[in-house]
Amino acid sequence: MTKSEKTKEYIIAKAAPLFNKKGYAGTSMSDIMKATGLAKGGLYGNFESKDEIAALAFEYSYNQLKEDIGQKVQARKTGIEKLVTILQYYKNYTVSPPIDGGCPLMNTAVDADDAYPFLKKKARQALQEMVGSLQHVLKLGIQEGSFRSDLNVKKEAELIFAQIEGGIMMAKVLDDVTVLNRLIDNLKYRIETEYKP
Amino acid sequence: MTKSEKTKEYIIAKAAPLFNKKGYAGTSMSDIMKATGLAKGGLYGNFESKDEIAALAFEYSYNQLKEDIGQKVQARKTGIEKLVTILQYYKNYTVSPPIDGGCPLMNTAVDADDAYPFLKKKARQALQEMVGSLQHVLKLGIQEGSFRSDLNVKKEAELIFAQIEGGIMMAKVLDDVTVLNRLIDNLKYRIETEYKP
DNA sequence: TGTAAATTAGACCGATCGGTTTATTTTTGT
DNA sequence: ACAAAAATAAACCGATCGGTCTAATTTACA
Repeated sequence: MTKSEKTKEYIIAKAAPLFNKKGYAGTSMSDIMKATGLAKGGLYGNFESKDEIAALAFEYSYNQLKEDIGQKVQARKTGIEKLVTILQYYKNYTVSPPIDGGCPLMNTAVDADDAYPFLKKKARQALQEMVGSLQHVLKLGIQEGSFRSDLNVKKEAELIFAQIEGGIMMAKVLDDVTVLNRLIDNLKYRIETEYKP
Repeated sequence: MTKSEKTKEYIIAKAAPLFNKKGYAGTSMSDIMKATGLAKGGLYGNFESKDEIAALAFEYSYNQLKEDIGQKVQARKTGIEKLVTILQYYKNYTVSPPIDGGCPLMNTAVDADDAYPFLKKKARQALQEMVGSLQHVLKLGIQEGSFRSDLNVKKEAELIFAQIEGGIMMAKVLDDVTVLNRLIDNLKYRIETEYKP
C-alpha cells in the first residue's frame, strides 16, 4: 500500500463523519483540512473535488456499516438467527454508531435528495442493497422452515428497514434511544410470532 | 394585517420550501432573495438573521402539514376513522407534499441534529406533538370500543410514525412512492385486524 | 393630503467558499 | 545515495457567504 493510497484512505476516514454529521453543504474543505491536518494541496493532490471526497466518504461510511453487520451476521447460520442479529445490531445504534452522526444511509438520502443527484444515486444503491440483504435473510428463513412460506418477503424487508430508519431518526432528535429499542423489540416479537409457520 | 406582516409571511412562505429541500447550510440568503424578489434590505429589515428565518420557515412548514391533516381529521368523528384518515393522508405523500422537499419534520431532524441545536429543538417539539396526536387518536379509538383496551398506545403511535417517516425517506430516495403506499396499507391492515378488540 | 415612520434597494464589509498554482519537500525505485 | 516522481504547503484566485448601513421610497395615520 503506497503512501498516497494510505493518505487517501486517511482523508476519507476523517471526512466521513464530518459529512455524516453536517451534510454536504455544511461540510467545507477547511473542515476537512482541520480534521486531517493537511493543507489544501494535500487534499486536492489526492482528490479532484469536494464532490469526489463526499462520494467516497459516503461509500466509506456505508461500507463500515455493512462490514460491521456482515461480520456479525456471517457468524450465525440460520436465517432467523441472522435476522435477529441484524435487529440486535441496531439496538442502541444512536448511542454508538459505527460512524458519528447516525445512519449514513438516511443522512445522505435526506441531505442529497433534492440537491445532489450524484449522492442520491449512491444512497439509493446502498438502500436497495440493504433491503435486498434483508430479503435474502428472510428467504433463507423460509427455506429452513423458520418463517411462513407465504411471507411477502419484499414487503416485510421494506417494513423492517423503514421501522429501523424511522426509529433512528426519532431516537436522535429526541435524544432517547429507548424509542428505537422499543421498535426493534417489537420487530423481534413479530418475527417470533407472526413470521412463524 | 399590516404591510410588513404580509411581507414577513410572504418571505417565510417562499423560504420554507427552500430550507425543506436544501437544508439550513444549503440555503443561502441570496437564494431567498431570488425566491422572494426582495433585496437584502428587504430581508434583514423584516428578520434579524438567517437563523430566525430558518426557524420560522420550519414552523411554517410544520403548521402547513398540521393544518392539512387536522382539517381532514376533524371532519371524521370516530377514533378509528381519524386514524385511517391520517394514514390515508400520507398515501402518495412524496408525489405531492404540502411543502416541496418532503416531510419537514424528518428533513429538519436529520439536517439539524448534529449542527443546529435551535432547529433540532423545534423538530423535537413537532415530533413529540405529532406522536402525541397519534396517541390521542388511539385513545379515542379505545374509548369508543374500536381498539383493544390493552393496546400500548405510546408504542403503537411511535411505530406508526416511524414506519411512515421511514417510508417517506425510502420512497423519496428510490423515486418510487409505492414503497410508502405499501407500508401505509400494511398499517391500515394491522389496524383493521390486530387493533380490533 | 402632509408628514413621520416604516420599509426597501443596493452598495459595501470582512470572512469564507471551492479550487488553482507554484515552489518545496518527501517518497520511491534503482 | 541519487535522480525522477509524487505529494504537500501555502499563497492566491474570483465568487459567494451572512450581515450592515445609508439613502431613497413607500406606507400609515392624522
